Amino acid sequence: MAQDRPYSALIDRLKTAGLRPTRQRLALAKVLFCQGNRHLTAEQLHAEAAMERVPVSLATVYNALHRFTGAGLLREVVVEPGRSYFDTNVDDHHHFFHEASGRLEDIPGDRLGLKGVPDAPPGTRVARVDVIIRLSQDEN
Amino acid sequence: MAQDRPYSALIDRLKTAGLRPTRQRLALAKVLFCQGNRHLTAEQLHAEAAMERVPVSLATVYNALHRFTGAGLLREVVVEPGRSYFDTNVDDHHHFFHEASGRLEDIPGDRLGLKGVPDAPPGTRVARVDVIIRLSQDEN
DNA sequence: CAATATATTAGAATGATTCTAATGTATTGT
DNA sequence: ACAATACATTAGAATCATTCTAATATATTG
Repeated sequence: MAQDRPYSALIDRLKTAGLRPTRQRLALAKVLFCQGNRHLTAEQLHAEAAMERVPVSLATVYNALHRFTGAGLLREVVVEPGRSYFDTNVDDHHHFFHEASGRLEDIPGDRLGLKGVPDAPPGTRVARVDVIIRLSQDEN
Repeated sequence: MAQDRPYSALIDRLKTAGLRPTRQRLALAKVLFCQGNRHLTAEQLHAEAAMERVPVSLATVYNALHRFTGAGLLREVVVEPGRSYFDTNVDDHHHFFHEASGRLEDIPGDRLGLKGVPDAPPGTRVARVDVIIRLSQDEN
């Protein structure tokens, strides 16, 4: 996990997705994909890239996030007005959202499911189903 | 439905919720609560109030939406980065979201449910569960 | 290695929302 | 009814995340 030097796996991953493996994208991909499943905002990713001593502009972070998402490497999750999270886990799954901290967390396993899902209205089809379990501090 | 003059029901509703029934709040409450279940953004509500010939500032619209939400008269729904919808239906229910048009729609009935809902992580409790069925145009 | 296509960037622009602080209106108590 | 008080409204400025622009740099192709 998280090998430091040989970026070849990441390079392949980007190339396969049709994305040019630039210095910036590799740095971002490393932060995103070499530490298990993550849920990051653009600002968080920007900050982490800066700490890795790879200066990447915020514009590039946004560009990369959107290209990665379009290529199926990321998934955008919206839980709060005003900011988007990007989830490195693109498998079918759902989320806990910690309202106090703003932290997003994968719900483990595939036990959680839906029943009685209605048909899509005429002329439409289901693109995706999001389930967000919003958590607050338990004051006990 | 949507009686035009006697605001007494609305006045009571606001008073019961601990909200002063001002001219502006009544106008907004009328738009919100006298036309069945609605899903409006702040800008949409502002525009509709303007059409009712009750000038209400945008700041007041935001204030009112947040106070109404805090009082349990509305529920905030977040489906898109950048803007919030306010739902006049505060009962337990879920939504279709039409990605093409940005329209939010209640899922009728109570057939839709969840199974295998996990326990809240230690120290937290479930505040709310949101299910959003995202719809795209069916190109057939 | 030149030509082309695609990325990166700083900074400006945008759009939704929140804040500020001055003014206006409802409520309470007498 | 009315003064005192508490709460609401407002215009406009401020903020924040995000997107755009158009100039420059880098990767890819032939």
